[in-house]
Amino acid sequence: MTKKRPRAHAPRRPAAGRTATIKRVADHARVSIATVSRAFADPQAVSPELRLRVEEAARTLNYQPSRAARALRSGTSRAVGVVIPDLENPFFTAVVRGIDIVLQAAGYTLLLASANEDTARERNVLETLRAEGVAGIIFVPINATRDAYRHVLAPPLHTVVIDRLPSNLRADHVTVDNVEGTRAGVTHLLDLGHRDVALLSGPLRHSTAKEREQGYEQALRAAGVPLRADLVYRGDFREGGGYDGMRTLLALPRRPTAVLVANNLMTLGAFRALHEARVRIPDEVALVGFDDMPWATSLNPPLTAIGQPSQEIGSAAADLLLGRIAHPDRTFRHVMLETTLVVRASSGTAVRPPRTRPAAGPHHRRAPVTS
Amino acid sequence: MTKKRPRAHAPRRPAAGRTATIKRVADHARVSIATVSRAFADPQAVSPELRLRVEEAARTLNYQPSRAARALRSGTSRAVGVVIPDLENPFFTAVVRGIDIVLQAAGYTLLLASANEDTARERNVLETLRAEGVAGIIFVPINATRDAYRHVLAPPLHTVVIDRLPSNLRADHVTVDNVEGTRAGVTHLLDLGHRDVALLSGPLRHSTAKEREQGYEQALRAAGVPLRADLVYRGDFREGGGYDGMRTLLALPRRPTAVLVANNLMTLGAFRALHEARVRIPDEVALVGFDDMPWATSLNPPLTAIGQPSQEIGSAAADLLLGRIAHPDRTFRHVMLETTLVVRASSGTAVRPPRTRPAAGPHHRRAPVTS
DNA sequence: GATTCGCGTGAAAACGTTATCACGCCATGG
DNA sequence: CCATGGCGTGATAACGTTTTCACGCGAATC
Repeated sequence: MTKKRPRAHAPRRPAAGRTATIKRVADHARVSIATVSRAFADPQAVSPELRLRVEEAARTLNYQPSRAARALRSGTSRAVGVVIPDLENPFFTAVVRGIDIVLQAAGYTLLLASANEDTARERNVLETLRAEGVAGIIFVPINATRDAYRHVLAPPLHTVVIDRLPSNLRADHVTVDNVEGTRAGVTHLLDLGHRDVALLSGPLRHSTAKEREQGYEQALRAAGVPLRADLVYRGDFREGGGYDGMRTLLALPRRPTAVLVANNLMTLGAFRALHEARVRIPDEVALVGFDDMPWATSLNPPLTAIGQPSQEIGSAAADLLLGRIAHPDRTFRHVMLETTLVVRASSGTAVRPPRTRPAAGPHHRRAPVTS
Repeated sequence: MTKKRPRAHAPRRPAAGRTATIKRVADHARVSIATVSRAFADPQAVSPELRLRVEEAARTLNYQPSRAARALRSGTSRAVGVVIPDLENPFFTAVVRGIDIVLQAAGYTLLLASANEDTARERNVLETLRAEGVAGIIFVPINATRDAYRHVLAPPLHTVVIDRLPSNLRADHVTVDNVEGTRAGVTHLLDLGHRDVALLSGPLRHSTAKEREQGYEQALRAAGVPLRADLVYRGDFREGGGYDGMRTLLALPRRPTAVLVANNLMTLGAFRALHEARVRIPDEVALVGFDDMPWATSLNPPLTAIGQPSQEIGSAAADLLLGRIAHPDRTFRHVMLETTLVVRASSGTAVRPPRTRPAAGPHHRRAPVTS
């Protein structure tokens, strides 16, 4: 069971004829491996002369530090996990693109996972990412309560939340001003003379749905238009929900003359329902959709939309995460971005410029607010 | 420079109050770490009694093997890189979804990167994935020649190519039957009585564009309709290309009465151009698009489309990759999937069932062909 | 009844890093 | 002049696995 003399083991070839290890660089530069490591991690800690030798050796040998070894030893990897509810919703993919750009530039790798709108799957995926040893996670939560995410918040892992914010969750997060966006959209319809303005909303457990309803109510109140409960339909934020909702509205004894749809997929469903019923847009029903999408101009008529700076939402989230990795103890930040009303034909001929803020130029970002 | 006595080093806490290491499991089960490792890697190599003890210990300690250590030691990780040209093209995201599902089930992690249709970026991204030590790469190449990808093919890395196949590239790959798909689409238009059928195609360096043109020509030839060179427009497979192409076609002295658009984004552009010019679809111009998209039914009129089994393309690719990881030396395989013509209003009232193969049921996949 | 074989197990090397400690050196201060 | 301190460098432990080798043991073989 015990024995004395040392053994000679057959070393396994590493991954392949792969490139240099830190040791080969060290030999080539005639320094120790510690110096090589330092030359990369903290360049000014090593004398200029040696640093140069190391850099050159690394270049000629085409040295790429092993991420696995680095992760194993330091316990942290340069990878960031991104979890979205649905890969096929273009809003989310645009957000991911924004994240990707920032992360790429910072030398991080992006691990993407889709939860497919499934709570169990989301949990599973978050666990995997954590086991994978990512440096942080950016995600769009499905659930509305913090409890579902307690395990994600465990210290070594940094978290940034996008779009929907679970109640009581303390974390950096990025949202858009849903209240103001919707208010602007509804006000636009009111300005065009509509009085029976309906709202196709989503599940109230989503903060976005709640906020968009608030914006809707604010706009009506400000215009002195009484709220009609039957004009608010709550769908599921999916295509079918928009379809069903629009059909319900069309069947009302007093049909709305304008509808604001609170989500991009539902907008598609609403369009389908209107076309099917041969209702003319915008003459019989004017339409405004939340979320500007690539296909908005190809719809017939082109869609008036409340655009979110999707890509910028992603970049902001990535910035937030990188900032927190650098300063783990700073207070949580909440970045809120503005929406932009893009007026096209589906809301009717614009008789005057929309009553939102004057075109704000390229800057949408509001000053960060510490929550 | 040299010294004799051993040193006591302060051990760094690993990633955090993280869970058990293999050592703790071993202690708890009163076996060696080797046995624990074996109990997972090759269960039948360890006696049932010990295996049970190990399994129980792992469960109570909530043991998750460190991926980093595993990757470092074995030189291969359970991660797969996926590279697509554009994150915001729903065709690609649907493919990714298919990949994701298979990979997830097999316990692999998906590293997604978008090349943003940029060759340099693509190269960069592939390098990163290789450095990351992924077990394999599934990708939709931007370039048409093998040379651009020679570095990816280096042995330890397995590659599966999707959609477009660079010439001379020897690798597993998955495509759809573009020739047959287009042929069916054009034939459908011919069956409806059209004779001036145009094609909005893409860059010929893409194998997909070439094949779709072939299908177009085959259909015309089969119907005895002479080819008109001015009816084939080659765009860039982006929205703008479809818009420009359609405008060009509309400006022809002898305008086509039907158009097949060879790509989803170009279809959106074509719709926009038609709406702008107030051309009635399908009365003045009938339309068929390659690629069925979620929004196809929301267009006005709903789009007749040549659908690709996008998600299935992804699963097939993932299957291929897993197969190759298991059997590195098997011959390369080429899986070709069928398309499905979905007739909607944009091609005009279907006076008779389309002349494609009879509805094939849920099975699209053709028997794999070794290339 | 001695040899061979196979099987299950444990000890320990190795993977490629990072981070700690110790050491030699030179400058500084008493 | 000697003690103190800082700085640059090298040697090396440690991270948590996988995998090789050796060993003990019981069964099969001659």
